Amino acid sequence: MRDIPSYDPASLEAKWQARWTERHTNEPDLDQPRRPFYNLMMFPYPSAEGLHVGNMFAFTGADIYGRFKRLHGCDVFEPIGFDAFGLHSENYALAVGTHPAKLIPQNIETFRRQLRRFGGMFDWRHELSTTDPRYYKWTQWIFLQLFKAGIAFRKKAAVNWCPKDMSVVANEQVINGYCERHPDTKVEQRFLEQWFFHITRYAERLLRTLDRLDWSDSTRTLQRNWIGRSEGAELIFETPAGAKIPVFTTRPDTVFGATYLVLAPEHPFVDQLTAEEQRRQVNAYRREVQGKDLVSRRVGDKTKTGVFLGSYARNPATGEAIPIWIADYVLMEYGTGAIMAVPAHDKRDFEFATRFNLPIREVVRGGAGEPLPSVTEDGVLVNSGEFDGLPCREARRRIVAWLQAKGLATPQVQYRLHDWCISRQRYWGPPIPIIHCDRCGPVGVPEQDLPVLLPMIEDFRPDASGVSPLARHKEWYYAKCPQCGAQGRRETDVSDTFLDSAWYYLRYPSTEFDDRPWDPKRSTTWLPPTSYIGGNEHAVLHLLYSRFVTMVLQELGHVHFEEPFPKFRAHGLIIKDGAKMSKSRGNVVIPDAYIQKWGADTLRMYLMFLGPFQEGGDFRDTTIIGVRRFLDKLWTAAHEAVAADSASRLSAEVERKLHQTIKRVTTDTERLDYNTAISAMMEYLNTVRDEPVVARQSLEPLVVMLAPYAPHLAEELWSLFGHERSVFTAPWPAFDERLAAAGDVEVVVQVNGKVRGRVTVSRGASEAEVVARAMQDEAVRKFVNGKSLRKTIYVQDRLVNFVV
RNA sequence: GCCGGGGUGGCGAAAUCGGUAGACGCAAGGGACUUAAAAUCCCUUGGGAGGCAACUCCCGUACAGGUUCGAGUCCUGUCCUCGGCACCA
Repeated sequence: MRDIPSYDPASLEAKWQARWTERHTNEPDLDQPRRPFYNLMMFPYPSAEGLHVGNMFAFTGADIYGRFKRLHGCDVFEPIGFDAFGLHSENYALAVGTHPAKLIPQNIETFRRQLRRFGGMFDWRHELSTTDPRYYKWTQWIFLQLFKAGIAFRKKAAVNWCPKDMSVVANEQVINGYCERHPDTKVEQRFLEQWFFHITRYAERLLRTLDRLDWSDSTRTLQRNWIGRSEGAELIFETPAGAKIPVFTTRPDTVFGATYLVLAPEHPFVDQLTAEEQRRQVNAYRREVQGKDLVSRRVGDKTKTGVFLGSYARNPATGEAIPIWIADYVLMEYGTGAIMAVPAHDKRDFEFATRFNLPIREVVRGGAGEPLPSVTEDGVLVNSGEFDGLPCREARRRIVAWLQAKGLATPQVQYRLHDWCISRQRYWGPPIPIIHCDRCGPVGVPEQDLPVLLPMIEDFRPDASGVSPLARHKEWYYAKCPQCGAQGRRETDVSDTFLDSAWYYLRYPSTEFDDRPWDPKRSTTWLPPTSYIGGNEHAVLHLLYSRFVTMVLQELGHVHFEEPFPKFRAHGLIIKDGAKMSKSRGNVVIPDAYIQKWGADTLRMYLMFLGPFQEGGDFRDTTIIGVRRFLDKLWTAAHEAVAADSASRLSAEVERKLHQTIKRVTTDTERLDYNTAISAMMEYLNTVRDEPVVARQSLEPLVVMLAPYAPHLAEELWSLFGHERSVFTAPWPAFDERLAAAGDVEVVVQVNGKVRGRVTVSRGASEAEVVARAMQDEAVRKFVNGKSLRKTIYVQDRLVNFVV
């Protein structure tokens, strides 16, 4: 055997990456594509630590899919960009004492280098960064469209304030009362004027169209729960003075058991409902609650507190006067900010009633004497007048109808979803393009004046005032009112990063245009993205915000589709030593050293082989060697085949295995089952290598199938086989179902369901033939012998089972 | 508490429709090559029992039941685990 050069990924990968750039291999014709395929993956936040293997896992999985589609003849557009605004970047910049405007470009440069090096099929002509004025000009433009449409609005609201970030954070960024970004910092309650997007107006639509999307069920369920639709009724409780207190309940069937009312302490009715002799206590309690943060109020397992207002309201069902209380377990932001308490059938009301000695009346009886508070749904009503004996569901309908006739009830739907607070009192974000005028109020910056540039200020540190650092930049701060020309003040809040990322996918195909956010023709050709792959950690926020923004843009006539991501797949998470990778844990794995040691192709395949792509797994570098061995063996086999130059035909066995392998790799790759696709290719190579001579024809299709996974090696071997053009111009190998199924099969012979023998027959053999052959088997006869055959079960090409 | 996902060898995992459990890979053990090591190649490897042997038998997919000729897969209950939501009325 002649000398075979050794497989040297470092030089080979650099060579092919350079060629792809020179030859514009990864740059589809955006204007005249034959079969456009927009392969989108979630763009990274360019952290200072660089790309870690978790990112690379996600990008590789998405890249494989794009390359796979490319081999199927699609014009694949696979762009990449950077989500570089936001608290994360800014806090890091503060920590190291460098301006983010200096830091971010460095980080991006590192990411670019890493992204090229792992072999992503990116179209670098269309790279974008959210911090680029050419980009955020249009983020601001989108804000203005929403402002004009009345979907962006200002309101004073109790907001979550993180003392560490010194900024408002969204409800979504509060984890169990603590700041998402500072797990040891409690979030406080503050009342501030904020910009909100009216996403709740779209709750029903966001929920409804969810069913039509090609998304995994788990992702859809997360969104559905987040939107949190509850069906119920609004009931009216009247006071003797004539005040009508609306409450929302999902269990109107239990209204006969409502023995008191509870309002949120901030409820606007509290003042008028408070009796003189209770006023001092009530005010004291309200002050106490306000001092608390929004969060500790929401921790569910503490003892209940509350105060009696000294007044009563009439239960619309019983006509009884029931006491009105305030308590912080009732939240102003949900429902009407008031509840009817049914202590017999609600755990929280039960706790409260027990603590304050309020009456508990059972109105639903389930099975055998369940302890209170039972929340049974399948019981029947008791102590409920004419409705006694009715099952809950029916009672619910009838009671609502009965009260509705009296004007005391309305069927209603409530959502858990809150309006999206997009204001951030920070520096590192796109300024909200508004000028406040004493006469005209908040006025949008005229579109021709966009972008409102984020001024370069050295002192961008936030302070506790609740006002963005931008307010300190006086020349920037003062601006003329676009409407009346008077002296006005710029809005100093910047917008949430989730707004940047809500629309980035719209920009990619049109990055070269500065006079429009996206080009209509490009958009109709390429949008919405054909496939979107990303992390499930964004299943709720990013995907929901993006869907919302897209729906609004569609309504306003700016895009031609309603849903941004018709097909979405979530990948799993790469963990290290059983824990999520994080800087604080010190278990972040950077791919560079592994790429250097093993090659990008090996690392790509290892990441895809360590577990199911959609589940993720633990990064353990000891097993990388297995993938590298596979590539080494292929390298050697390919060189041997070329050296031997044998035109030998494939053996029947190799041919059959080849067609089986093509079939498996094709279906598995399409389903993102990359780990099993790789094992199929390994099996195939094992089969090929068992032959006395390795035929080149047996390897060519393997090289094409491998190309999405190990693109550099595939290119090299493809050219070794004498092809001049890129392997990505080759057609995906076809399989022949007949050949895949050719040959003999082993049929299992069972007696009473236990395997007792095997017979080899040609595929498709008749039942009679298989049974006859099976009956000749020694072991089988031993078990059947002397007993009467009650039944024979036959499964074509698989098994025969004798029941005796 | 509510809603999802999951529990299979020493390890990562496979197993279209209910039809040979453990493919593929790692690790481990044995052997070949080598002065030696690395690399490479070959063999063994779920547990147990029996046999000189080609082999044979029993057990085995978290646990307890059930349906079925046949269950990792379906049903009921229990335990554990991961993720999401959570005074949401």
